Amino acid sequence: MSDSDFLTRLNPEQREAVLHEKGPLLVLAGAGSGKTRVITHRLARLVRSGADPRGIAAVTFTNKAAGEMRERAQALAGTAAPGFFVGTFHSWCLRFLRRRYREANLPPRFSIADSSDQLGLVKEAMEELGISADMLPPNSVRSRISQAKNALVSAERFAAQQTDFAGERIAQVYALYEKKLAASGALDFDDLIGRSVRLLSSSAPVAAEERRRLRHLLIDEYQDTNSSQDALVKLLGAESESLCAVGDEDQSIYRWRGAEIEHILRFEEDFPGARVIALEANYRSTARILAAASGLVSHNRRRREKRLRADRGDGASVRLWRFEEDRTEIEAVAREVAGRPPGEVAILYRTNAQSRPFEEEMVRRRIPYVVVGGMKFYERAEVKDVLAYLRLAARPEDDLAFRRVVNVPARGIGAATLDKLAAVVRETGKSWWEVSADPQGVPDRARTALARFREVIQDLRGKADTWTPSALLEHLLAVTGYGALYEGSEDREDVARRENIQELLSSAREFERRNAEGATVAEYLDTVSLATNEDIAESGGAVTLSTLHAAKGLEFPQVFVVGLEEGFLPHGQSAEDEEELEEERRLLYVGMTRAKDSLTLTLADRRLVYGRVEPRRPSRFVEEIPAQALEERFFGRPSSAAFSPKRTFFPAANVEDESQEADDRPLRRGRRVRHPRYGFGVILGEEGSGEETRLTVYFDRAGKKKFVARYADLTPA
DNA sequence: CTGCTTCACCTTTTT
DNA sequence: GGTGAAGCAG
Repeated sequence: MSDSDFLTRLNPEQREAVLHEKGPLLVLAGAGSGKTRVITHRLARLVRSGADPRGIAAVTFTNKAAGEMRERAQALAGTAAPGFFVGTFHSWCLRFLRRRYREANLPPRFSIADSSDQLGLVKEAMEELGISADMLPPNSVRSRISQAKNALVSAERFAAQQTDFAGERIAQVYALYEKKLAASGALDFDDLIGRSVRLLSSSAPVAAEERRRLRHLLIDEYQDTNSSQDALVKLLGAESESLCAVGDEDQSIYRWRGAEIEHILRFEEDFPGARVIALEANYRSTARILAAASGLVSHNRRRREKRLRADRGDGASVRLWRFEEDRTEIEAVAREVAGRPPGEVAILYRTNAQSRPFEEEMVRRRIPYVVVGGMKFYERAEVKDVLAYLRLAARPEDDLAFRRVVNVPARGIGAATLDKLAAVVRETGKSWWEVSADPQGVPDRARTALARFREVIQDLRGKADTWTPSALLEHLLAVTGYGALYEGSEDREDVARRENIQELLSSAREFERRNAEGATVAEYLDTVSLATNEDIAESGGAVTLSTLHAAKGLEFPQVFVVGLEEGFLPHGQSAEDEEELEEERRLLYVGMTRAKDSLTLTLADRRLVYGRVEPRRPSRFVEEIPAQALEERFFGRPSSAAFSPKRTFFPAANVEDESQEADDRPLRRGRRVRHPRYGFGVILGEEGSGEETRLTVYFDRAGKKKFVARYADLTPA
């Protein structure tokens, strides 16, 4: 592709952003405005115009986004091995800290603690401090610690800031947590950024050298940067030849993780003389979809005023479907989906738990689907266990890994033994590995078991630097006995575990194929430590089920946003605080703007929540969507006072079963009935026939009940 | 020490 | 409804 071809595929604003030469640049990229196109073209253009690729870094938030960006930029740059960095904040920092572990005062092969490791350490620390989990939920302590780290607040400073009892206790946990993490030679996710910032700001020579290396910096999703990431960008980008930040505050959805919308709103103050380019042409959605989404998000106060232009036709109205109960919602959505190419459809929801009924319905109808995010491969116990062995192979002093698998599979090293070791570890400050070499006061049986375990690990250690990851994995499955743990079992869970272990093996082989040179065990461990869900699931020919968060950056011809009710959207935890409410609104905005041709919003008046039927109210956001862009339908019989008479009325029977023939029995599906005790209700389903017939009835007040028709005192209403 | 059962708990979003 | 901790029998 020639340079002129390359640029003609861009609109004037995009072109300007791609060609911008020196100094800070902020690209305000509205939804669907070709953001990725700008970043990839900019990368390619830098390479084509002769910049040293090793001095270019593009930073994104997810591995998936990074992979996509790398591929597209490579193709555009026309080089097989481009040499520039494309990756997440965390992966950039990990490389940096590996390179600089001495200056950063870190152990040479430090490992990475994920959030469940974090939680484990928090629980342990709380127990040692005698803080009960009833008083302070460990998970909220973990998140407080994480927040502090994201804001670059150390344990000491955090302690100094606390005024109340709970705060002081959290500060104690924070301090002990840090101690334990350090003892285990591990960094948590937040540390990867925090320690990088600390090193860059405390060591002038290191900072100078890094700045000399990094000439061009691109940051994607700038609206989602937290304080430590923002600090990192400032440290690295302040003097670089070009610093290009791309983002859209309307799509900021990670406040709970420390993201601050201020960073993008304040960019021009932080980087004086910054050029600002707004991309306002939306190439993705039809005009009505865009109008609905824009109208909604305009209710937010903390944002720049902007006007997105639809580049496509008007399209169909946004459909708002309201149902009497969740069952009908799920069936109606599934039926609509059944008529489409599955790969073109996405069903989006607020919380992971909402996916299940849709999954079941997809299975029932044999519609292929993928769940994005859902259960995370690398967080499954068996995967973590196997990787813990691999970590021990790389560094036996890895306390977290040691404790995870020292007795998995069971080898007779029980709680009593581990308590004794733990005490010695605490007193001496040595690692578990060291302490286990000469365990004091431990019965002979456990002693021999420990010795045997150590032999196994030592064997692995001897191979870790020379063997390939997959070979070592296979070997360790054999010698640790872990491979045999789930062998020969027909149990569904065990079969799944075996498959996951196989999957891990093939992912290791895949890693080796992709990195012919650097496919060491250590490199592999780094990669999997930062890998999360997405890298596994590939859609294509399947309906996508996803949380609103995980859908960011994706697009689909047809989108359903389901469960648009108070409690879900805004989420119950986020309905109070004004800022959180704005974030919930943005979340819906992000979901709506994923749709290209068709967007359907659904809600139900009654829903099964935690196993109980609960009355639901429509989300307040529904009212904020401009009515002209909406086409409302009500499926079923109105049950609440909130029912608006204007709305189109569709009897429930319509959604229940499309293929039912004319049928005038008084007690059939969809009919209103009356029960002396439960009052009025509607028949949801029939099972069996004749005298055996059983009816499921949903009562307005009493919820779902089942009856044998012959005995139940049901009368048509 | 192990493996099973039961019970109480909590339920937002993720690198 | 699912998970993790606690309790109990072998």
